[in-house]
Amino acid sequence: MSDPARSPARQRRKEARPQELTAAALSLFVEKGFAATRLDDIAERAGVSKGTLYLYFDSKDALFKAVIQEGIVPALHAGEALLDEYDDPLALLRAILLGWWERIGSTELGGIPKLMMSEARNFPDIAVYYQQEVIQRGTALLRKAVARGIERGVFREVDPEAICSVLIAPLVYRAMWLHSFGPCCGQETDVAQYLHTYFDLVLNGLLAPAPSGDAR
Amino acid sequence: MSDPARSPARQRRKEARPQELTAAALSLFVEKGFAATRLDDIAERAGVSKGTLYLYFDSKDALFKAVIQEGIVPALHAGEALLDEYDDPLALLRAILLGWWERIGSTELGGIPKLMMSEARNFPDIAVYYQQEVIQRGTALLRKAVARGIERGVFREVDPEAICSVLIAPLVYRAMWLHSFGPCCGQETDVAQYLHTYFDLVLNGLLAPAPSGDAR
DNA sequence: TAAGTTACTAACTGGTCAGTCATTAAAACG
DNA sequence: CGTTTTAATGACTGACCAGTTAGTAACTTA
Repeated sequence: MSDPARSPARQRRKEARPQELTAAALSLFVEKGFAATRLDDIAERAGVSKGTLYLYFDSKDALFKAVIQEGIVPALHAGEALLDEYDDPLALLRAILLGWWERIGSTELGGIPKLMMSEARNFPDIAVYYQQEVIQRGTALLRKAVARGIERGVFREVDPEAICSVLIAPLVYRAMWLHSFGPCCGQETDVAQYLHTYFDLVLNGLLAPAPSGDAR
Repeated sequence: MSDPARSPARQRRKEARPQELTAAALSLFVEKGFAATRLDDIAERAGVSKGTLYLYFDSKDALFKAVIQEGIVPALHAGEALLDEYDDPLALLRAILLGWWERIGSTELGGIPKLMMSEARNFPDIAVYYQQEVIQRGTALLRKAVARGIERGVFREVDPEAICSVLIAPLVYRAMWLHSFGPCCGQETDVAQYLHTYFDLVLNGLLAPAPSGDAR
């Protein structure tokens, strides 16, 4: 009677489970939202039963918290390392923004901003954590790049704090789009074209007028 | 036994109910998300019982649809009227973007983009409607303003399609912020300062180099 | 003011889902 | 190989909530 093809032998893989569960949870939370996602569905996507999920996470809330923390923390260090890698402010700024798009915006992690924004008011403590550990730190990084550019006369004098939000908004907005309207509505314009136009606008908006006599 | 102060006399106000219910629903949907909002809470906020809600809307889904449609449609016409009011492309662009902020972004309606983005994949048909009737139409309006500017040599040559997303993103992003992290986390920078920096950046990025000999 | 109409209510129901627990079977060990 | 340990299961439960309905009270009309 038993059909091993239908119900494959249960596997014991204690190490890999949390990873697999948070990955499944991330994609479903981003797709449906926290409240509308059933734990049974998360477990099924991770290839386990709901009971197993409770071996690794205390509650649905705890799983949410883990999804946010695990997804974001590793991505932050990469960005902060860029400050020392690049000297030229313009190249640094491009590296930060493009790097964000390539490492986060265009990957599964790009759903986290949408998820976090949707659920911020249902999880105020996690929202505060995210705001401090992700947004503030990311903004600080950007601000240093902008400040360096202003310092050296490469960028015009602008309010560094406000400009950071304005700079990152089109990228985050685009990432959110991919996880919301993207799958429903007709295909958006080409990403490469979008990024090109974006840089074209903000860099033209930021760059100081060429010093007189500068060939380019 | 009855205490009229605790349970005020029931009122019969057929005309006003739908309005009041969609307004209550909008603010709760934006705050908690669709799935996490209870119809009892919406009814309570509107000062009626849940049964009354079902006199005016067939289902929770129907209420959601009404919230989106009622909130957005009126706001669109105002924007489209601007095309004829302004001739100067720069003034037109400012009027559109600032007008959006004042009529939508900074009001209760500013929660709709957050709500719609959060729920797009749970309501694909409404997402398509919103995309076509709101986003497409709004983008078309912006595009005309940009095209007019390029035509007359006031703006540089840029890809009109892509630039529209880039232009609107900081405003929508900011509106979403107000309805997500805003209430949880420390106050953001001043809105006026933000808008000023935003215009400073994008207009500098858009404007064509002053024709030689032009004093300003 | 009595009868009729309808906006509104509150208690109820059935389905859904987060969280639990007794049982099963895969590994580990002697 | 027999025993112990523990990862994993799936059936169960209690709370919650969308949607229903029988009944109530506010207006209308004669």
